[in-house]
Amino acid sequence: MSSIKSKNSHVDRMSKIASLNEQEKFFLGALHCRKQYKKKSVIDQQGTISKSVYYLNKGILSMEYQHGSKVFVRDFIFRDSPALVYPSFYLEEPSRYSIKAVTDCDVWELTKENFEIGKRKIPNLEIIAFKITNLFHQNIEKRFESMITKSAEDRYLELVENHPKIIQSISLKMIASYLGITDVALSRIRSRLSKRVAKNY
Amino acid sequence: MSSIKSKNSHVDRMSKIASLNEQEKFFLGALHCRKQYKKKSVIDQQGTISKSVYYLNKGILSMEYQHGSKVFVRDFIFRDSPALVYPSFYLEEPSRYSIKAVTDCDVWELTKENFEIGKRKIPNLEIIAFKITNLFHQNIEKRFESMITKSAEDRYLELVENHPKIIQSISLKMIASYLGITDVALSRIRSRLSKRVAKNY
DNA sequence: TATAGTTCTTAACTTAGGTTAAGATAAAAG
DNA sequence: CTTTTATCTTAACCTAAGTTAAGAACTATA
Repeated sequence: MSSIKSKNSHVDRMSKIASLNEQEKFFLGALHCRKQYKKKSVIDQQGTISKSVYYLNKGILSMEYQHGSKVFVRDFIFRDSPALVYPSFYLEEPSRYSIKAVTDCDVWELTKENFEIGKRKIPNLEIIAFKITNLFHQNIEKRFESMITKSAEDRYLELVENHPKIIQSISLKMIASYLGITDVALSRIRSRLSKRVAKNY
Repeated sequence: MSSIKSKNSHVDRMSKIASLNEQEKFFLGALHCRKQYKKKSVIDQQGTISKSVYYLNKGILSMEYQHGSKVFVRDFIFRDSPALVYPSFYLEEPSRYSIKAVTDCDVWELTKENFEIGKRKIPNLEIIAFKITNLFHQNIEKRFESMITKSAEDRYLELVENHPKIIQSISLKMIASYLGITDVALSRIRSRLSKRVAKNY
């Protein structure tokens, strides 16, 4: 029984947003299917219509957009978080960004068709979707705010504080892209910081 | 009759998003009330719960956030556009930003109570709200994208191209803040651009 | 195992933009 | 009408970050 629970942690998480009864939980769990993605694989392609939402069980995902020949990291998604190409998934219009696996990933996938089936059977599912949507909006709002109010160094420190393990699993180049600077600039920031720490000893 | 139509252009605009019948249009129009705001007045205060949405009939609004002692312009809202403090209005949580009148403004206000009444009588109102919400998200997504992919000069040119009249009605300082740079830097960009134009003659 | 491709660091140079300050208009307030 | 305040420009100086390049360390693959 406990193994089923741990297997369906995404359902429990959703139920915390807007409570579901046991039947609904079971039904929602059955609508999801588990998928594995190898590092660097593209899960959702920019410019296409997003057909699924994901719940990240293990690993790290990235949201990226291509602009000419350059690729920019719009955000990282860490474990136990939903990955949604918004608003492409809802409006069925081409998405502004891709979703890629930064590390090997393990996700729960909910297709658009299953989402529609779920909505008919589980009234609270719409509320859950709406709240997740709002979280996404708050996320980019915060990101935009820190972009114009903080220096690259402060943004880096903020990121490392929130996700200390990031340095082990994400390349410097991708972190730099996330911060809106070049890899050279981030390397400089890192050495500047370590020198500053060394001074205090 | 035509005067009524022009008076209710906001209702017609909404009906274009998800069509409403004449009865619904009339009802929706009656739920709005017209308001005038003097230049520099604060319509919605950062940190409070947003109680209304607005439709801007005339003038220019700004979305701003205060960060310590500094104020940052998050966006401008031009005529014939909705102004929504999202997600504060829906979730009834403190808002991340204020809405202010950059010039004298003329708006249609729809209070939260009237919005709830409207939802019960006009099924499509929820769809309209959802689509407007999505437009808001796309807007910040674009803004974020141009922030990390373009230079301040390109962002300035982009803004002026989309809103040529902006220079007459919005102060250099506010435009600079919108672009994420100082007023001195924008003044420099302007003189650089005018010298470049002069060279071509 | 050797070779080629990444990843990261460091240095040198350049440029955009921040900071401060001073002067010129223009607008608001007395 | 005068004084004060806000707006804008320009200059001087400084720093953060872009660009290019070269070398080290690690990975992947033939």
